[in-house]
Amino acid sequence: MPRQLSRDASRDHVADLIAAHLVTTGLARTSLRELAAAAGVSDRMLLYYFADKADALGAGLGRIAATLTAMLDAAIPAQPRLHPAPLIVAAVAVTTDGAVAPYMRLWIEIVAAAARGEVPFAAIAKPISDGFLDWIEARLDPAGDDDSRATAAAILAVIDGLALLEICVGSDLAKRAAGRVNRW
Amino acid sequence: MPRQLSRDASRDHVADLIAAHLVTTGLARTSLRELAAAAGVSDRMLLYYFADKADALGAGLGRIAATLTAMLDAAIPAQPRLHPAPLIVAAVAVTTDGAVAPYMRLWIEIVAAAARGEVPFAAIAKPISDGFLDWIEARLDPAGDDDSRATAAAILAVIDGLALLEICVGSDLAKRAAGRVNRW
DNA sequence: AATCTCCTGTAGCAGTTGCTACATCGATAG
DNA sequence: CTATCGATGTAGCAACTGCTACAGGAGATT
Repeated sequence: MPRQLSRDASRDHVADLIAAHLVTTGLARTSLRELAAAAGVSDRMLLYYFADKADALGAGLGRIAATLTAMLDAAIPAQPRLHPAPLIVAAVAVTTDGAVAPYMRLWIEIVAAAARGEVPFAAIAKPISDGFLDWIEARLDPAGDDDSRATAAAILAVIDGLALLEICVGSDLAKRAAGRVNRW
Repeated sequence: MPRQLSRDASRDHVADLIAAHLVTTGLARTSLRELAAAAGVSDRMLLYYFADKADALGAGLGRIAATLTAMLDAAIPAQPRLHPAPLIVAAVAVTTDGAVAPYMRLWIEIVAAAARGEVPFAAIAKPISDGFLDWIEARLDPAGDDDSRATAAAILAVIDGLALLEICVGSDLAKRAAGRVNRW
């Protein structure tokens, strides 16, 4: 039955194209018709591949989360374990990189949409942020830290905050601010 | 000419009600008709008081920025000047306060909307963030700091990052994270 | 009294939104 | 060869978007 395969394969491919579209344009252009156009199909077919708009968006965002995690893993290995300040420095160096920065910008938009209670984003923001915290905690030197989850959260706050800063004051000042973090 | 006064007074009042609506509901319900309903007028009259939707939103956001600045000023005086860590602790204590937290959440939404290039937000995010930076810089001990603007930006990043964290992982972990900031 | 200007309600327009009903085509199973 | 079923296009609906044309009413001016 090659038909069924065709539909699943198409859905996979469409999800990839939606992910690429989200990374490049953010959440600004996410109507059904625009998502469909970005994937090279009709809006009718998009709703044939996916149950509804939230399903299509969720599929694209899932790809993005996986890609971002893979990029972070590749950039910073799980060993050696680091203290907060050097881990922040390394992580910020990654997240402000040209290839990764669009993902962080998208991440900010997802959290804001989640804050508004928008359907697919509220459900997806929590697991992604939990994944971030796991990722940080696994790279954190546990010696003498009685609440490493909180330490990881503080580090995530700095990383996210610098990404936010880049949006509203520009990358120049954001980079200078990043250089201050380990000098407190 | 009491007529003209009536219109200006109404516009002021409507702007206040829009601001209150934005603080309580965020940017989720910002259609003309919903803004008008929140202000107790018809959408037709909203466009009589303001040039267009962006104008109405801008008026409401202007009130909000002024209110937030006033709350911050009242909570943390310009003297004495503080080092980064204690200033962060004091500022976070304010911004996670029940009355101020909705403003921070709204601020996150504004920055995200600005990242998407939405009309009124892109224009308003920059001056507000500059105001934040001025506010921080004015309270920062300048001794031995050759780039206090960058230091202020780093502090703003932490404050904003903790506000963001509160959205996606909840206030409990966010508070624990805030307690870690001055222990690095 | 007549007019004029400010104010405000009614109605609606053109565009976009998410989504769906229906028809069709082509391949495959019987 | 026919019937079935997956895949796809056409057309459209109801709701909502920002915004506007038009008319009328109330007070001020002359």
